[in-house]
Amino acid sequence: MTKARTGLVKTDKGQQTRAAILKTALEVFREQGYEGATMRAIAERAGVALGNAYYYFHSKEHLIQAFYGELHEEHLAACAPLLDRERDLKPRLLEVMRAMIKTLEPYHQFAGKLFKIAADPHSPLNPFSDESDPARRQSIELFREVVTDSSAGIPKDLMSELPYMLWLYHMGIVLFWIHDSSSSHARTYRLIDRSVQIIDKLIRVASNPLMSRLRKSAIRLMAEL
Amino acid sequence: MTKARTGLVKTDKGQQTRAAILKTALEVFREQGYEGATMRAIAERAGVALGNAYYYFHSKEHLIQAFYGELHEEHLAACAPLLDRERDLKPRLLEVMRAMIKTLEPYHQFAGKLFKIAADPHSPLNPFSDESDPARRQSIELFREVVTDSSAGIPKDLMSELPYMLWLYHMGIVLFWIHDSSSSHARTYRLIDRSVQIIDKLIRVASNPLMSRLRKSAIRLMAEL
DNA sequence: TATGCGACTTGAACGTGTTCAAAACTTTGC
DNA sequence: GCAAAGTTTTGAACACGTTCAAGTCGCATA
Repeated sequence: MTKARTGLVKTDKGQQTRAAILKTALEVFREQGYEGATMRAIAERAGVALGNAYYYFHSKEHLIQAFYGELHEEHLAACAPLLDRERDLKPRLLEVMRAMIKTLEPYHQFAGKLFKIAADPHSPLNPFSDESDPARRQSIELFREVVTDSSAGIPKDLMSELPYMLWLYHMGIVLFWIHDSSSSHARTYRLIDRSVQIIDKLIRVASNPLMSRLRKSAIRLMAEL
Repeated sequence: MTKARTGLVKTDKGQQTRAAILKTALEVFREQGYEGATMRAIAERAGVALGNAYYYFHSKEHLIQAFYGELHEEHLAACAPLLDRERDLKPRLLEVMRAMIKTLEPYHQFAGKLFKIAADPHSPLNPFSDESDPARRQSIELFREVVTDSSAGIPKDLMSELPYMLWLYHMGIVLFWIHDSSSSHARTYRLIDRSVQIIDKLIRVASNPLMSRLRKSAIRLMAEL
């Protein structure tokens, strides 16, 4: 995960510098928000020159992409215990979604800026872009794990598209959360509870052999998008 | 619509200057894209000092908000003829959606940037923000016109929420269009054709008295979001 | 006509993200 | 051990969005 997306880390020392900059950046982001965290501030606090930060991260946005990676790791770690233990689909999905929001929590105030950047179709941070393909794959992979390792009997055709659908769903939840100003994001958690319930039911219904035709047409529509 | 959102136009001369800056900005935006169109370039081409542009538009983003206004006017003008003539809901909605994409067409290359800015929950351009409330209202108003002046017999409770739902739907289409790189945005037009068809059917079904309970619960869910 | 006031206009200055040529350091080949 | 090649680090410089103190203009009132 800590791979050199910038492709410019050949030395052990370089690796360390890169890590130091990233670590400092996360701190400053958390403390000052997105605009408050100037590249100069980050570089200074990390004890390197301004230009050096740009040697390891092409832009401020790329710094954020690395930040995403860290978040994903954290999210994985938070989910892992339950995913190892629980086999029922609904609680698995519920846990993944809740853990995600909890992981994101400290960054809510500037998650909006993140989203803003990610929303730009030309930005490397756009979740649909080629450049963030690895991050997206990893994320989808998590949802694949959620469904494949569950005890639910899900038909093959659905199984192949379901992780992507759930990934889209989780993007929607994040979008909601970003705009959710209720205390402790109670509304987001409520939305998660309800929507997971609905999704669980939908999957059961769609898995019914009688539903194969409807399921197929829905999957075809999905595939086109 | 050409109201002074910045609140600083009291003279006829001021009005003219403001209009000149806006007009020039649109040109430069179309020619150079969002980042290419620097405030300096706009000001220079408009024959005013840099600071003067900021006298009339608090920021580059506010300039874009005014730009939205212009687009909306254009869109309205494009729809009007058919809306005056046609009373059937499906072609009305279809025309509104197609005309929107056609109006947006010249700006596709930098519509992404627009969207990026608009996506920031803290930006005044965010379609959900207070500041863009008037623009949003106007837009929703258009959809209200689409349904109220149609010949479809739509129940009251649905009628009150439907314009907002359609507005959300149209936001989704725009989002798709921004990412649509197919030639002439054929995929977007196809999506519009299909989704309008589905929506039309859904409205018919939901308007059936037998469906009032399901309809009510769906409307309640909408209202909560 | 002179004077004052408010609307408009100016451009220098600030802080930002980003670039880049050059310096400093490290490794490699001999 | 030393030069060359590669890697990392530096900080000055650039263009941009934005701010602001100071200036100009038009016009109503004395």
